Amino acid sequence: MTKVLLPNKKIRIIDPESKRESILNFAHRLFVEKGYHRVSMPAIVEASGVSTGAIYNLFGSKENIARTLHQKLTHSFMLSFQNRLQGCTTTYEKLRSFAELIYEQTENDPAGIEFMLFMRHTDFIADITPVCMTEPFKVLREIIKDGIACGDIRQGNYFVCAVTYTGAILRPAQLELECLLPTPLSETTDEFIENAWAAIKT
Amino acid sequence: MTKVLLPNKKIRIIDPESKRESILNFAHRLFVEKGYHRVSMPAIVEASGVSTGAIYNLFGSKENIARTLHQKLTHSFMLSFQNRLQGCTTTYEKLRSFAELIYEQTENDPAGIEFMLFMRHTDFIADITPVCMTEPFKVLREIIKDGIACGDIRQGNYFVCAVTYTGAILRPAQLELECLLPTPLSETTDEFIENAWAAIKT
DNA sequence: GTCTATAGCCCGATAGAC
DNA sequence: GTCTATCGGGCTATAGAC
Repeated sequence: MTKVLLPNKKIRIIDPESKRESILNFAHRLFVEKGYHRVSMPAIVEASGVSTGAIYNLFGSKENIARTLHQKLTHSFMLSFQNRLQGCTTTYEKLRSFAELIYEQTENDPAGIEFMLFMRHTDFIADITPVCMTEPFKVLREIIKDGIACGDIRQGNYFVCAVTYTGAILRPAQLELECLLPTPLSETTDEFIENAWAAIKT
Repeated sequence: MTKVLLPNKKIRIIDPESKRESILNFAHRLFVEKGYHRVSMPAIVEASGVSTGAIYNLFGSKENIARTLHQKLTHSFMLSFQNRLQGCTTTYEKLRSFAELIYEQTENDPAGIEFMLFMRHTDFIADITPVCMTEPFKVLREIIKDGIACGDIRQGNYFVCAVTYTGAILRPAQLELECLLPTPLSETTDEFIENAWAAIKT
């Protein structure tokens, strides 16, 4: 890694990995704040401190920045989810760990959750996997399938159950991010999780 | 209303009301199909058969087309909802009529539901009322408040109940529109409605 | 690999004849 | 009110020096 102080210029980050980080980081904030289409490449250049040329060299296009960001966030979410699942035995606990992870991250990393779950990726990323077909949601469906098999969850279409559960869990997070909940999510977490569970339990 | 057949030109619609209709109609389709930001004014001009000048005279801006569309759809939805509420007495019936309306319209007018409920209006319409603060959703919350008061719905925060219910009801519609449900929504409607009710009933 | 400068395009909106 | 023609601007992406 080489650092260079150009005469009369800002310090530039030379390490390519730091550049990638910086671009993803600032693009992320801007995308969430203004919406993908209202963020221009010059704006990303200015915010990240990385030049147009370097950005195109590293990512190839604005769309690709968004794609990379999406992959990174989904992957990281999946790791956290698997981590939490370790300590769970019952269907209830496993589903609860999913919901708690969503709600905690909604508080701790709102922009991450917003980009990963609530932006309309199909509007700006070609051939993107829909959110509910990503790994964490597949795992959730398996948990629900098993839950039906072992009698923890009412008999019925497991996909329907999964959609109900995720609908009941995700909407509070979405409204929290839009500042539309009159009560802070942290105070109503349990109520939301119990409601969602009541929707599908035996 | 005057109709004019220009020499060597297409027939032009002259009645201003028909023009408004045509613009809203074609813009609506394009917005849903491609996303607001990927629809250009020239594209709306071509699709609607109304000239640039006339469009700007009638609506003033592209954003205003979207705004008008949103108002129209919400208003029309509210009328249908009130209509259906007439025949309902119990809390269960009232909530069910909301869900059935959503699901029927998802089948009969998918573009209408998609634009009204699932586009990120804040990304392209300034100062737009969030969907969940529009009249139909307010009415829904009142129904739930009454339901708690009369013991049909579990004690608790009425707003939380409303968010859970709408989350559980809306997500199936959203996934249906994205063609992500393995089973047609029409076949699983009852299951979804029962799940959502189970989430909040006493 | 990285920079600056800019090409080339298409956008939303307007001007001005009718 | 409605049309066509076009403006000014900002965009993504590239060219070319280093």
